[in-house]
Amino acid sequence: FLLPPSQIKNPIRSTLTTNLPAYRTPTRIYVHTHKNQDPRRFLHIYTSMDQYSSSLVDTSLDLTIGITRMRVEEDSTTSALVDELKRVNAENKKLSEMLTLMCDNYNVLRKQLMEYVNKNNNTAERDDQTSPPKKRKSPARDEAISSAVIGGVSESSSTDQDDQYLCKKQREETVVKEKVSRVYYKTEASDTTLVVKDGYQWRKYGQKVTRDNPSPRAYFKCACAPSCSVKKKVQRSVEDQSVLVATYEGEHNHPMPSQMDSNNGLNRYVSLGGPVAPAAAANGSCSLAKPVDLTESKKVRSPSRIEFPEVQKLLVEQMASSLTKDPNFTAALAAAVTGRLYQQNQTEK
DNA sequence: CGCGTTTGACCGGCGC
DNA sequence: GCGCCGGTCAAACGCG
Ligand SMILES: [Zn+2]
Repeated sequence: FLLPPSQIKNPIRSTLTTNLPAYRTPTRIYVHTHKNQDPRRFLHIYTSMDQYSSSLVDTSLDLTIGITRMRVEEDSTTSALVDELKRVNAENKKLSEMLTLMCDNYNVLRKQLMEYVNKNNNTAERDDQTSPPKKRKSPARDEAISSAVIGGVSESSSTDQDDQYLCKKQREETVVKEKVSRVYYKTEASDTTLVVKDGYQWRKYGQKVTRDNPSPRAYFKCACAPSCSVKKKVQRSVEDQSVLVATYEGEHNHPMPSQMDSNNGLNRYVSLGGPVAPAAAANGSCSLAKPVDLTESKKVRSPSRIEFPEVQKLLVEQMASSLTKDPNFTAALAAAVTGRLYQQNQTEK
């Protein structure tokens, strides 16, 4: 009964996929049996948007309901279950749309709140060593519910050409355009490691040679992938091979990891309470690479951001739990799993 | 043995 | 339709 994931994944993916409009890749629902447990009793459902997100929702499902009964009746109820699957699929799609809309609205509100708080509480103990106030002064008009934020021009951290390029592909979908920023790091041209120490943990998922640059480009995702979908690309500059160009895409929704490799275990952040100032102010003891401001025309974003609570994850979990409490959904899922496994067993024999 | 990296396959968009 | 190209996937690899 315990099939490898490559055999389980495809049938489920073919039956239980939904297109999430905010992302290019569809939302897949991975199902596999829990280790050391009766597979008829517990299944784990993983909804993921990419290959590293499979721990986003970990909900133990009690699927004891009617497994044997469905075995008996599976021929007579196949069409009904297919219809049910379609209905659940459509419902899942609608829920995904609602969820993304809610997250977008939340992000907009959060940004406004942060600007408001920063303006009022302007003690500014945030000393990022790039303290010259290149942070664009927010006009802080509180009626800024204007859709300019949705248009993605709220915080221009990239060059003007890039902004034009980004605005070109705007569709009417209510998608908050994730910001793209470029940071330049100085390294030795000799090392080919193509990593920059920016305080966050990254997972490499690709490397390509590009057209007009002899050095390859490396693709990274944030290590805490399900909750944070920040990506970055690192490539050497064409002009100066000793400069690493890191292109960040999105913003972290979590604080920086402890970043001090020397003392491990102790002194770890318990940061669910207040805002953490993640940037190490002392230059001497800072092990992070400092971004380089190349010219006066290029703006460099300081690598410190403020984390925000993982409301998106919470929403997804709530959605998943409400979904798994639906007996229709569980019944349809159980039917799909057992039917596919039955087919698999038949074809293997 | 587990997990992160490597690396060729794969995919969609775009220009012709 | 075809080929190019940037981006992603995922099986294999390899290191601790
Ligand atoms: Zn992150």
